[in-house]
Amino acid sequence: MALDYLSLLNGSQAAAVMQTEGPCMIIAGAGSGKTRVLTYRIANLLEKGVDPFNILALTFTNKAAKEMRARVEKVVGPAARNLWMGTFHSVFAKILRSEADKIGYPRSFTIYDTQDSKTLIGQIVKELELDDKLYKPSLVLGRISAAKNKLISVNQYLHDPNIKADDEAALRPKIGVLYQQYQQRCFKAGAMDFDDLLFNTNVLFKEHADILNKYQNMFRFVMVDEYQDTNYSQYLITRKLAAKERNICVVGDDAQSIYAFRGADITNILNFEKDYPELQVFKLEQNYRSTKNIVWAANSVIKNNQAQLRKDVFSENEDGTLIEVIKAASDNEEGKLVANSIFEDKMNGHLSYDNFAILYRTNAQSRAMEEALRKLNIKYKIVGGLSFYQRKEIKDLVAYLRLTVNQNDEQALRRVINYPKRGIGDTTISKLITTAEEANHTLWEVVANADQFMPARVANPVVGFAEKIKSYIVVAGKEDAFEAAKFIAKNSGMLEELYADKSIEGLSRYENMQELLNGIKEYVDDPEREDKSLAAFLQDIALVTDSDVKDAQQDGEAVTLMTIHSAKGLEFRNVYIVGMEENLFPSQMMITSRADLEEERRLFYVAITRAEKKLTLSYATSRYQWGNLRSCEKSRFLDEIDPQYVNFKFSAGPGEASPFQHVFERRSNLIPTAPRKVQATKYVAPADFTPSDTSKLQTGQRVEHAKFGFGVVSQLETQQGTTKATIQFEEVGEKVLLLSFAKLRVH
DNA sequence: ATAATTGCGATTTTT
DNA sequence: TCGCAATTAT
Repeated sequence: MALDYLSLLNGSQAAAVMQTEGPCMIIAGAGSGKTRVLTYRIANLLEKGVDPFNILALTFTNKAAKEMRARVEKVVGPAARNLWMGTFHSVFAKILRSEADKIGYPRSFTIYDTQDSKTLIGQIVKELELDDKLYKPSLVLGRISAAKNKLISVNQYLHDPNIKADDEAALRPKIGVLYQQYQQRCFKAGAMDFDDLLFNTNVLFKEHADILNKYQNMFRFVMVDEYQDTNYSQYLITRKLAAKERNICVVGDDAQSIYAFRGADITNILNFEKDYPELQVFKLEQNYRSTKNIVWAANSVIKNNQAQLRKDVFSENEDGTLIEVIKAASDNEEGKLVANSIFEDKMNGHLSYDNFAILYRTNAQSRAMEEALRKLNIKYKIVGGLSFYQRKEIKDLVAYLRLTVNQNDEQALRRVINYPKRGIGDTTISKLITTAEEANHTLWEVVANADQFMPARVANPVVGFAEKIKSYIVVAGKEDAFEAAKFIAKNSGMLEELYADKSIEGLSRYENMQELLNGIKEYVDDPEREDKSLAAFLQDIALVTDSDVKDAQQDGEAVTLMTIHSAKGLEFRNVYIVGMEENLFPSQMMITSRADLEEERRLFYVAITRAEKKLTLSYATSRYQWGNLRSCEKSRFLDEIDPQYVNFKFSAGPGEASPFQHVFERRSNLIPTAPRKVQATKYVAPADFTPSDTSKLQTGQRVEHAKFGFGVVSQLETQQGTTKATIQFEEVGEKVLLLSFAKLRVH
């Protein structure tokens, strides 16, 4: 049964769907049915008899990929499952997993997340004895990442006079060396970071024409969503893949390009035509999401940008209500006013809380909002923040799993070699590393044979650890990911250790671990899943982000709180954009250059266009930042909205709020926190303090300690030659001290 | 070797 | 203000 596209789509949408051959660019305004077009375009291809294995659809987030696959499946049925659809990172990680050996990596390579990368850089900086104030891991990683996104290899980096001049001007001449060391260490560890996945795909295609050819034949139709967010590395991959058949279709909106800081290059979309002169361009300009007022307001804002493709987004929906602007005296009042407004709108409109979203520029702003929502008993959920996979306990188990798959994974090894505690300290670990460096062995070789490099006394626990890992390798070779992980969690002692911790946090850590195991179970129980190995599972979760996880656990109806960046692609009936203040939005760091300011404005554009029916903007004239109060000015962006679409509202009460209002509020709203521990007046030891001989110490004796002051010995206990003394100090209470260390003066 | 304490720096955004 | 790293105490 042929689909009747003309009845399902508007003119330009249908035209874009019908154009299946040759290069094609779809400029899709916000809310213009972009996903709909992509979905039907794929359906159309399949209907024409194209094999789903020949279609590659790249998205920016896992969520977008999942959503699109589901929608295609609704239209064409189970054939959708065979489409190549995913993020750049996940698709090419998968390809690299079968081709890695061609470029010298093991097929079982692991993926370093940002934290692993930063830790490694920190370690290298230390080893090279560079100034860690100057070479901050995040800064160095940023430089390296930018280089990789532009496909600048270590050698090119080291020899490029411009880069050299830049780094020297920034007083950081060693960045190139750090890049070199970092790559070397990653390579030795059999690890790739996020950028390597794309960089190495380029290397693979460049050095192996046969492999490129294989994938060119495979991916006869290439589609790229959110094309405005691609970087050079991604651009080149798609260009190469499409070079043969030239069936490439990119979809994007230059007005929504908000990832330049991560290497996204807006010129990819602006100059797309240069690569494909025969390009067909389609513009989707009708917005189906928002009211006229919202669309007009958004247009009036984006008009202020210079660099853009011409398009006129319009809406045929109702005019809708005007955009409200709330002025508050403080960040807390802002939260209160927003929460009140949500409560009122919910009641008046008989809406549910998931119709509402609060968007902000920085995560730190969520705090005031959360407090206000809690006070009104409004349920909320936060997207972003620390992801499930970034929690300590999860990273610990994952590190064991990673090490089981790839013993050279240095970061994983360092993480768990002494967790749970097995008596391997920093000195031993340093020694293992230097031994590996000097003898030109991998760290794992040294660990597995530690008894050959150091005295048995220190080597024993290390060898014991290696034996444990070896047994895990055997289990992982026989069992699926779930059975292996369960065995490892138990055998490593992690499960036991977490179970023993009965504190509230400990309980949640234990639950998280169970949750991870459940997740793995689900993974292997998926009947579609072909590869149920631990390695496959690890590959998958390395590329999962918080928003993907959070979304899966639908916690009923709740207001959504998130940054504007994570709101991209989403829509809500009522949207609040908070913190509309100069130096916050636009961010202080972005107002120096025109390009940056334009990106910030696009971010505002994205935020506005998330709203369907009602948009509310708010700002505060003062705000707590790093614990102290700052006064704020309203954002320039507020003045860029054509005033005919705006309705200004001010804070409750007549006239200006008292400048001290927030102070009183703070007071009166103080949640009864646990009383602060009374800080004892600091005891200062007399200058002539000399410890006495404590070998004949008795219970009941009065002693003096250099730091804790005076106290009375209440208990003495000797075990294996060491004596522990329990002392009741006057100022600081009970302390248990080891006599061999404690400096005590007997009185 | 490990626990506890202090001090410092951070707040742009994330695959 | 908060969380993490380095330092210090045991």
